[in-house]
Amino acid sequence: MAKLPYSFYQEEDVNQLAIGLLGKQLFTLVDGELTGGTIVETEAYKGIIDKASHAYGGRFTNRTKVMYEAGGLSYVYLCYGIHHLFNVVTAGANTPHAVLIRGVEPVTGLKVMLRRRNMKAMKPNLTAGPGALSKALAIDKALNGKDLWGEEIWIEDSGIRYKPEEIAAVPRVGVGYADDHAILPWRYYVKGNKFVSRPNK
DNA sequence: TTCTCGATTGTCT
DNA sequence: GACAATCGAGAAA
Repeated sequence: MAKLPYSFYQEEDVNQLAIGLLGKQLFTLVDGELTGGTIVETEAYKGIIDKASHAYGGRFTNRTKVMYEAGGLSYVYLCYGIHHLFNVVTAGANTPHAVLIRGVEPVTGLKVMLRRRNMKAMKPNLTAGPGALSKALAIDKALNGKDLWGEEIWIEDSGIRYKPEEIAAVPRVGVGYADDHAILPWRYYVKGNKFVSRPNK
């Protein structure tokens, strides 16, 4: 298996890349323990025009600056003081697009993930949901801004290719009714996969 | 410096 | 189904 190259992340169409990441393998090597899984759910955050994005309106701060880097970096941040959320920075420099990884299917290091999650048996919610998968893979702020072809966290091409009819594209909710982007489906997941955080919505 | 609230999840009713 | 947990970024002063 090969790590995805720098060029993979330079895609300017963040929605295309969100789809392209489905079926790829996300790995982390933390404390000498290797864990990883297949990405089955993503959500695109379209930089300055996405009201939900931290970079909305061109906001540039200490936290969001990593999104303005050229694609291929990780963007990790803490939500609700408890959950770490993992994003893939995409597109060229000065375009703060990112893809939130919302769900993975466990493949490697299952026992380690169970321990980190304080669970005894495999259940879909082990890695379903952005906060849950981050904990299972030991992703926290220490991994913010890392290259995604490095030695601590990386994404490989597993060779899995989903057909268009196997991927569900769901419009976001709660965006302004007058906004053209409200009708665009920015959340993608593999149909029928148990490790998708929210089957509907 | 202070105050508010979020790209969520787990637990209790 | 409802709600509490928990902390740092961002905005206001």
